[in-house]
Amino acid sequence: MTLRGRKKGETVPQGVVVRLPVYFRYLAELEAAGAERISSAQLGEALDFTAAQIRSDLSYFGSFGQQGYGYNVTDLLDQVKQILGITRDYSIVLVGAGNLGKAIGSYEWFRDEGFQIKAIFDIDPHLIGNYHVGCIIRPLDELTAYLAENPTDIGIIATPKDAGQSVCDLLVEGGVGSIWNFSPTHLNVPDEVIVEDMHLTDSLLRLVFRLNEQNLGQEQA
Amino acid sequence: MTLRGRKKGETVPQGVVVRLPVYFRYLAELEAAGAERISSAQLGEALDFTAAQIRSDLSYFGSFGQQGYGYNVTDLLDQVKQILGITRDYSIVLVGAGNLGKAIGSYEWFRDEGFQIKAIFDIDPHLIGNYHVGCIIRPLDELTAYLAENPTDIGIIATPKDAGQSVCDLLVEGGVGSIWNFSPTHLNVPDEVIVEDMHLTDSLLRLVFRLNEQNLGQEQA
DNA sequence: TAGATTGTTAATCGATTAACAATC
DNA sequence: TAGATTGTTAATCGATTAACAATC
Repeated sequence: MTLRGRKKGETVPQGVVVRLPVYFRYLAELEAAGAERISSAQLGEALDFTAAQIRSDLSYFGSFGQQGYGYNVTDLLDQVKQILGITRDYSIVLVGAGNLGKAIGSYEWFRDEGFQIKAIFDIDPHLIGNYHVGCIIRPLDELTAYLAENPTDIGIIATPKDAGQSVCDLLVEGGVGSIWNFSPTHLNVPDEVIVEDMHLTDSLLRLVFRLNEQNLGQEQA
Repeated sequence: MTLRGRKKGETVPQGVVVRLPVYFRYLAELEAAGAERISSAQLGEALDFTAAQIRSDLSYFGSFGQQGYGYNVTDLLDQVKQILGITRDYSIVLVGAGNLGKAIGSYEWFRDEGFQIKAIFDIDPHLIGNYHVGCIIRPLDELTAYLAENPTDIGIIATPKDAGQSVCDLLVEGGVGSIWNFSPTHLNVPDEVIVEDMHLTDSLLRLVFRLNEQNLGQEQA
């Protein structure tokens, strides 16, 4: 990946990382709908961002637009795919084959975009041996041996809270460099390991906080 | 809720809203483990925040600590519950009873904390009429009539992308003030409606971006 | 060409951090 | 009391926005 616009070593702000997938999603929708061009103003209107922010975000990675025209939808989509890194496949292990784990594993979009769940692990004897999305569910005991044989990009933790950290440790020791964490606990990992949290409980609590904040405002008015 | 520390009308920064549920989660763990007191430095150490940030965040809502001592775990947990608003029950409808919808509905924690799924809707004739977590799955046609009879705090959208906006419109027209959105699309709503997005795809893409960003750094080194 | 829109700079805004007086 | 730690202020840092020259 060439980083035309970005100086070497300059880190990308967190906000940009959050917005890039949003751009990707909407550009994919636009392309599917047959749209040819889009301006930063139109993008901003559709996604509730300012046009300046979108141009500023994109300029971290290069110059993808044309004055007086805007952006070509297909070109920009390709660029964003490049930037995000969804140009190759990723190998994944899923730990935890309960309701949530199974739902994650069944998500078609992942498979379509090259995210391949290669193995599933659980501790529940009732689940072990069953098949899910083409994978046999294996005992957690075998995780370490599996990782030694099969280099893995991403580990998904879909276990209850109590098991989160110990499963995380097994994954990290096994050389997995990034963790997608659905277990509702804070994971401690070495600096070089990436953790992306997907805390359903936190999200619902943010919603409730804002709901009350709003009602409070209305009471005072 | 009294807002001792916060001036009227002052809005709470987004970062604080993100961190409050993290504090809640960890304090609940501490209390379950029998811990009596905790300092901002210890909290920061455990959760990878600075002590100053934690004290600053809490001071938006009041003074809950004691110089030379820190915070009493139970007291602070109660205060955070108050702040978040999880002191009453919330009524919920769930739209979409596929894998993800069912997994969300089955999450025990929600029920324990007073989040009550009162009704489930779907369009799939194979699902309609089935029971899930004690609710019969109803046809989406009946959503509007249901909402007219049953005031609802939160609507969960666990449909595919294409149905997201139309289901959202039905919920908003039915008077639902907040939407927990799992469908991978940006929802347009009136200003007063709260949307909390839970985009699995976005989260995975953030992870992949950071994975590549890191690898890039290593190549250059 | 005239109109439109980019990429970028400078100005603004807001959030985080460091430091410390207050005090348990 | 002496030691510890809060709550808050001022300083720093970083992100967003507004504006505009460049140019398609």
